[in-house]
Amino acid sequence: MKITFEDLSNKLKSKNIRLSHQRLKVLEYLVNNRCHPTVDQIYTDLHKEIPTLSKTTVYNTLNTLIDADLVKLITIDENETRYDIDTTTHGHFKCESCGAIYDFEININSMESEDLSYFKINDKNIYFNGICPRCIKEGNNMAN
Amino acid sequence: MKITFEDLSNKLKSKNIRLSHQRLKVLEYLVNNRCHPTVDQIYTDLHKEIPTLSKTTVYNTLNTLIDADLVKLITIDENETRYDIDTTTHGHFKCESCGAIYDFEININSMESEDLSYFKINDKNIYFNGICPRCIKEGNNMAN
DNA sequence: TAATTATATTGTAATCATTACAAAGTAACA
DNA sequence: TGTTACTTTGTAATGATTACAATATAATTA
Repeated sequence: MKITFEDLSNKLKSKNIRLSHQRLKVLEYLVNNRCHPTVDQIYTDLHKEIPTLSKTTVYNTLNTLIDADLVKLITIDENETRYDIDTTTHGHFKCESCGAIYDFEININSMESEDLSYFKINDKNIYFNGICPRCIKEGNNMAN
Repeated sequence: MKITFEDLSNKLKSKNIRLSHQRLKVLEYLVNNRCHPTVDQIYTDLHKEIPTLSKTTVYNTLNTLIDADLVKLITIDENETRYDIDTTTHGHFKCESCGAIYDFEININSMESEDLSYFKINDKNIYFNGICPRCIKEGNNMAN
């Protein structure tokens, strides 16, 4: 049940968000690049295709998409805001050695806490850090 | 088993980190103010006591304490890095209405994921968002 | 299709958090 | 007490994000 680009443009329409060229391109980029890119990565790559693209537009577009619940913001580490087209609840693992971010499935319902009985929970975020299998294999276990 | 200021200065000693006046004050502040303060809050409050205190020192000190595993960094929302003297694994809940951050207990062992079988996990972070009981009571459910 | 209106994009400048750096100060130790 | 190494401080630099006004574009109406 992977979300497609068409699903997303229909969602935009239904939310009365104009389907501008830039917005569609940013959406398309996020669908095709599920590595949780930063603004800079998105801007640098799309700039090759759209030479007039401004970084402000990338910020504006991402904020619009976040407001519309089409994109989720990830703050797994300071100083690098990332964006995820997958808005379903799942965990993120960041490798301290190579910096890659992995998605992982986790049973959210098992994560109840009595301390939150009277809280209204809107969103759950799970971030793990450590060393990924590839870096373990290559012996890159020391890196920061 | 609440950690005390004495425990912490002993830990500093054992890690060969000098017990400067500023460092002890920042540590003391974190022990006494478990609201997960920002650099700005720490600086503003301590500046009243220590007029010569520099914000750079607060940053330096916090980074030193983090490297020594005495303090944990919290990135629950963009643009506001927070610091926690409680380094045991626990969850954080941020109220979208009043901005308060609550700690909650959660069974970390129940949070296993097959996807991470071959990963080395060093740290687990759990952040929830929503509305806290006080704001629900007062009807502040709409705020951002 | 052409004209109108509202919204989006762009580039520049402003803001804010964090870090770099060098001079001055302080703690630890001989 | 003197020496050495480390810490603090203030200023300047960096980098991410936002504000803003001019221009361009999409949607709508005639």
